[in-house]
Amino acid sequence: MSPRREHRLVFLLNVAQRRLQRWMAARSPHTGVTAAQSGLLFVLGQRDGALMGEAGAALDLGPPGISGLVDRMTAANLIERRADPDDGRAWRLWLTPAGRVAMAQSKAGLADVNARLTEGFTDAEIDVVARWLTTMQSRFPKGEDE
Amino acid sequence: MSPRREHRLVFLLNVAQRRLQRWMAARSPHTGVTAAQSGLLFVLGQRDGALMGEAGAALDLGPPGISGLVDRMTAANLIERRADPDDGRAWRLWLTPAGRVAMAQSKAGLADVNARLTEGFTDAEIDVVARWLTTMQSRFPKGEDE
DNA sequence: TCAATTTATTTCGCATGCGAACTATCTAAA
DNA sequence: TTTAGATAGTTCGCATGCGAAATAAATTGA
Repeated sequence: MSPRREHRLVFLLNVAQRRLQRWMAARSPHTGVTAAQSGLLFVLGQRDGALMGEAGAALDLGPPGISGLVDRMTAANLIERRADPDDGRAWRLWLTPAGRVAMAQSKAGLADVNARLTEGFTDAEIDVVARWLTTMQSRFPKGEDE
Repeated sequence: MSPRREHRLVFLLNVAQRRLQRWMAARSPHTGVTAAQSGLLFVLGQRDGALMGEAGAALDLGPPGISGLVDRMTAANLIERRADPDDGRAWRLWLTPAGRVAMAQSKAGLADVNARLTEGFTDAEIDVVARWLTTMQSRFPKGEDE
């Protein structure tokens, strides 16, 4: 009857995310590429020329989120905004040469992160974690659905 | 040889955390109490009069983090800063009457959140998740330890 | 064709929280 | 006692990302 002792899941989730983000940022001080930024680099690595909205959807970011991220990465000369030739409202995002380099570096760094994220856990356990995290996405939806 | 398909754990963790945070904030628009703020309310509910540093440690926040949170919650009349009588550098945090009310409301809301965080998962699975999240704290430490 | 609506993106104000640098106070050592 | 740390908080500039509102271009319908 007592609530499962997982009251702390909210807190644990928050802390784990912040620790990981901070750690990743601290690991590329030379490049200045953060976790969020490397996310966009990856997306463009697979889909260069994506619309901002597409990139935002891939990263689960709303319009303001992707807009700001693109601003900062454009200022850092990692990506470029180019007008879509067919739609005057839309912009497509392209990696710059420097962005390509940063993308490759981030990719390499990710191997280390992945190792730390899985070390000491079996594949089955990691599957549980991944399933839980994925489930939380639908359980705490964007809209204000009940 | 292919990397475990958990490349996405970084991303999943990020998204899950943002979704949860957004959802919690959207659920108390009347009170305006956010997830971070309810965290401090809980801490003071158990340890009213805590030092800022103690509260920060309980929430895994550094000095700037707790300082800003306290600023906003003081402005919202949820808590009070009072000088420590024994240490001129230190401040102790106290719930206001409004803070006490908000704390009780947050506590009630947490039951719902907890249900959503665990529904569909066995106790054993939730234990794995909690252990994983906890492990990530030591695996991505605050200092720049390797 | 032309108004109404939808869609893509931006802008604004905000909350969160970090790292670095600063201030003020306390403590310990010479 | 005086001074050299250590400790508690604050402040600054920044990155992240949200909700609400605005802008501008495309689409749809009468």
